[in-house]
Amino acid sequence: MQRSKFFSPLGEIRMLASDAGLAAVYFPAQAPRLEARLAPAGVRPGHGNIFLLQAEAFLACYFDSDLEYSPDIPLDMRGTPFQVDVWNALREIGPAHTLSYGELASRLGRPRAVRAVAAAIGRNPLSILVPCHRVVGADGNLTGYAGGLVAKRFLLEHERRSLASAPAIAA
Amino acid sequence: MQRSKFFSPLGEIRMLASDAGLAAVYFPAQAPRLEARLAPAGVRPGHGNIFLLQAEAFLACYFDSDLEYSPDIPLDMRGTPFQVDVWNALREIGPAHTLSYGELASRLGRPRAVRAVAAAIGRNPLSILVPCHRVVGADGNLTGYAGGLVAKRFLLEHERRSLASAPAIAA
DNA sequence: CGTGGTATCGTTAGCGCAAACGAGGCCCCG
DNA sequence: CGGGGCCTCGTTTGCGCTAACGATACCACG
Repeated sequence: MQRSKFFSPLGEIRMLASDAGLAAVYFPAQAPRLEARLAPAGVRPGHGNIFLLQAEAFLACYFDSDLEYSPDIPLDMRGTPFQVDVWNALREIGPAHTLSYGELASRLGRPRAVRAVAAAIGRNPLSILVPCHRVVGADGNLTGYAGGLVAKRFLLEHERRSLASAPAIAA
Repeated sequence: MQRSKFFSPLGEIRMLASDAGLAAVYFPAQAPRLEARLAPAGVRPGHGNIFLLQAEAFLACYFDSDLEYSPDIPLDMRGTPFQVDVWNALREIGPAHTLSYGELASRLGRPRAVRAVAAAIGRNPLSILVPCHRVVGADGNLTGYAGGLVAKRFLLEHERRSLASAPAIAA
């Protein structure tokens, strides 16, 4: 597992990549748990790792308000089958759109597995890339985020602002 | 856990000590298993650790044929209650004396737990200090040793030679 | 003597099972 | 509306059990 860092308006963001693809994008606070889970054998700095470079490029664009740039970075998603399903479903949510945990559960065909879905989201190793920040409570309240609620709010506002200031690019 | 090394006629010997006492004295070949068991949190070099210094002094004397010098180094024996019993029983065996696995089992009041005793001896973390090399097969054959049978034979011969060349010191 | 089979026992690894735990949501009651 | 109670379900954790494993020893064979 190779590591690199990226400096964003939200502070430091770390990344891990294996030989198979990008495995994690996370905030320093998540490091202990996440690294223990994904890289029990330890991490080493990865200078020219192609996946890390791609992720850095993506983050740079994202925070520079270019939300359309989404290169197909190979992901090395490490989780249970259920978790991988949930994470993939998250990727279907477009920028600035939000969904409730219950709606997401329904999309997955398990309308009552709401808390199970929430638990899986809580373990999303690929912050921002897998946009778990776009899932909110049924009443619209922001409920939880591994990087802190402040970060969650910032990301959603940032996406709204970005779309509003350059909505016609796609047209 | 702090570590240091000692160079003996048998090659490198490593040592580990905690704040409580000396925890391990072992050959490089045992390092992977032993360190994983005793120091899962990792080891760091220990410069002035008193227990390591005492152990170095002991080994220096031992290999210099002064078998009588046995300072009361505090030991941090990490094992199951049964293992600790076995290891303490080993310390009762004098230099150059030998005992069979069965005899040792009997001394412990469990005459039929022969293989259990052998297994416990096989996990002795304190080579030489806890003289597991003085336990041999019932027929006198050397059967096994974590540092290799060559080392076991050397240690017994060394003790015999040392006692023979200076037997009257105690008198 | 060598060989093979067997008894013996603490430890360990593996497995199955049950209970507890959430980044929720809904209903009901003040 | 605000709070308490309850439902739901994949995952995690802990526990108990069982089978396998030796740095053996002994006996019965050939």
